[in-house]
Amino acid sequence: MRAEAMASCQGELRTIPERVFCELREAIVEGRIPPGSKISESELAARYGISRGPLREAISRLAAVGLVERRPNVGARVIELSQARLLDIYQVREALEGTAARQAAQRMDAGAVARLRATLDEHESRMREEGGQAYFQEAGDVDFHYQIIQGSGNHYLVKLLCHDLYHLIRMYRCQFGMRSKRGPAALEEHRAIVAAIERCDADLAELLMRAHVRASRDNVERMLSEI
Amino acid sequence: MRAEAMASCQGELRTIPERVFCELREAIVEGRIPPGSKISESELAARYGISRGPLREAISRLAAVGLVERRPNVGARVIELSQARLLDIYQVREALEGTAARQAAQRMDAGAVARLRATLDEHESRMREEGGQAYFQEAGDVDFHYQIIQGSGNHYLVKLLCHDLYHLIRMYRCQFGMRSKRGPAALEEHRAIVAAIERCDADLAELLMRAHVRASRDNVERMLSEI
DNA sequence: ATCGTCTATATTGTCGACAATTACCGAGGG
DNA sequence: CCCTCGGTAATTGTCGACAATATAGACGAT
Repeated sequence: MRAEAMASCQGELRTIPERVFCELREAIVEGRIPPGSKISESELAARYGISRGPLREAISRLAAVGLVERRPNVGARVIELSQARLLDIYQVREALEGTAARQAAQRMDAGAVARLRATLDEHESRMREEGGQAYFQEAGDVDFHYQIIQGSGNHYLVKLLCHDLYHLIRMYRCQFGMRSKRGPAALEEHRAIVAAIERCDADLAELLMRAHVRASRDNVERMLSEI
Repeated sequence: MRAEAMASCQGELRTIPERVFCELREAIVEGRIPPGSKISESELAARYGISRGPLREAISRLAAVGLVERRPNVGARVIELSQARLLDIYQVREALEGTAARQAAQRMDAGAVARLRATLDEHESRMREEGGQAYFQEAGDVDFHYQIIQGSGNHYLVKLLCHDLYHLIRMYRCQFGMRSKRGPAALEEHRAIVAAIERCDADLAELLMRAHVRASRDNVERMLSEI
């Protein structure tokens, strides 16, 4: 539910570019349009049964988010995935989510913290019941981070993390076939972060969140080296 | 020269949307198109002597950078400026530039550090000669930060800081009529940051850069409260 | 008098066609 | 055999016109 809010297009899919943007983004993230492949305007316009105008706007938005790269008079290509780029992205994520946690510790009210706890409780019980299937673990994790980012009250952080970075990281996770595999450890870290937020300890919240993201990054790095 | 690279469009102005995007961005940043005002497609298309197609793409890019807000079937409006938003932006900048400094400390080679020093030397001598006129002080500051961001070698950081955040902050500075007024102090902080980078002390470099940005933020906050 | 509705207008969204630029490919020369 | 130079085809960039939607104003009902 919350996870979907993070994944979805920001609100309504009223206009054609918006809808096509979401569909193309999903296709790129999941690898149905593979990295490096060319985005042909006429071909896609025909496939979606629309004109090239709205399609170009959708491509523009994909370029703005960083999922495709555009060159004038040449066209757009899906970005290439590289280990270095992924680590760059995780580094940015570490900094931004750390800041989000810091702000959340200062601005979240009691109700928001309670909802956060409830999310973790549900996450834990589900993990115990079903052994933490990857897809729910994933959704639970997204929920947790999403609530904290929202709790920061910083609109710009929300835009960067939920609208841009999130899909980039998801693209890597999808295409490199990465599963978290560190559910229990992650849950412990989540609990510690919530505790820090509840005590309004901004410094600690930032520290813990950065460590948490870094651990995820290290996990990713390890998986990459195994390929 | 470097400052211009940061301010300019990323490279070439070959296509119409690119050129119009840059001109509109400049107009919005400088306040010639005031905050909250409506962006009329037909009017601007006529003014620039182009069709509505390219203009729409320029507006899309403005929306992607966050300088205008778009609502379907209604149109685009220049963002409203608020103190809270500016502080949000500065908070993001603190986190990102801190990370840039950390990475620069690990990845900058001797030549890059030497160029950084040279920039500071020139900055200092100019400041002594001319009492540090605001516009050069500004350019020198931008140069310094730009080199460190580039030195981080993190493409995503460069995109966020140089292409998006930079113009947003410049918009506030332009329209609230803010001058730095803390040239000597800033220069001292710059020197300390370079020293940390030269010693490859990543932790210290991040700490100092964050403190530096935070000082700038506090300065801005003080100026805002005086209005 | 005020609220709701309905119409008229203006603005945005969409489309198909034309112009400009690029990439590909084959021929010719070194 | 490789490199260079055109020419052609395909793709992107641009335009003007049409359709759909939202806003503003007037009119009528309560």
